[in-house]
Amino acid sequence: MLSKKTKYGIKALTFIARQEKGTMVQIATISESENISHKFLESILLTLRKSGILGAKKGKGGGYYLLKPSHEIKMTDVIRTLEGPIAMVPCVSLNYYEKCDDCPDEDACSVHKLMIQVRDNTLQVLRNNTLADLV
Amino acid sequence: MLSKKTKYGIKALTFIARQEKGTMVQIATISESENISHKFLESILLTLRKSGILGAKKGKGGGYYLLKPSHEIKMTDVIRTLEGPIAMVPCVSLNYYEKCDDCPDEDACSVHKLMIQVRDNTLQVLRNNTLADLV
DNA sequence: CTTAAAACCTAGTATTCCGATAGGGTAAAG
DNA sequence: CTTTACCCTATCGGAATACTAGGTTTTAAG
Repeated sequence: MLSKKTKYGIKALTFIARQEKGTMVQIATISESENISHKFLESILLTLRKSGILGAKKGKGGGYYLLKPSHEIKMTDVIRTLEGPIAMVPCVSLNYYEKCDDCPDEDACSVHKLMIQVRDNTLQVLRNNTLADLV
Repeated sequence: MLSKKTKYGIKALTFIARQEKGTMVQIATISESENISHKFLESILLTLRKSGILGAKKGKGGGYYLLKPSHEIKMTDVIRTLEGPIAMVPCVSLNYYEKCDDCPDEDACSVHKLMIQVRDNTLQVLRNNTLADLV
């Protein structure tokens, strides 16, 4: 299951991407338009800023904006930032690899074999989709 | 993330599939061989039996066995039984569809658009893999 | 017929995670 | 120097996960 955090994050990003380039978008604007709790959204956008996807400007007239053109923002990065690993099992994760403690031989493991395929297919989809593709 | 329930379930099924056709396999055998808690595994195999993937025989010399040849057991069925919906969002689920209450227009939703693709790719992988492919 | 072995079933529990909320702190326009 | 809007930490209830406990029923074997 996709967490609401990720879901809201993607919605917020596409909302920002739909504006004219360089426009400042405020939390309140997104929150109202997309039906997302203001405070919750705040923490999500903060995460996206820290990961280098969004920039922010404080003070009156401030807000959030994309740091890169939307066609350069890959969904893999967005998902990894908000949701964490894309793989469904740590032992097939590229960025968050962890050995299973119950499994002596990874190459002989049926779950491993299956989940590698799922991961590869999912990765392909997410890599081929940028923010621009979703707008 | 794949739950341990599903992970253990797949491991147990492949263990059974590796035996000669029609062999009774006991919980304890699988539990020891695959490092899975006996009691937890018990509840998992029960679920698989109730869903019609496994058969069981009680009493001495009893155990679990596959109801169909392993190449007819699709991973979609196994995952749906143990993990639930394959889709990452209810609004793109084929078997467990549910409308998002925050989203007025599904066709305009970026999350929807993306997750449809992920679902289709995952489904393809899981449909093309049977138990026999994992053994 | 008895007993042991095995699945079956119900219930409970400890822990973890999620979604959200609270409440202020800090910086920059105007 | 006040308002606006982002920044940060902490907390909390509810749901889901991953087991655990203990008893019941069925079957085969002695």
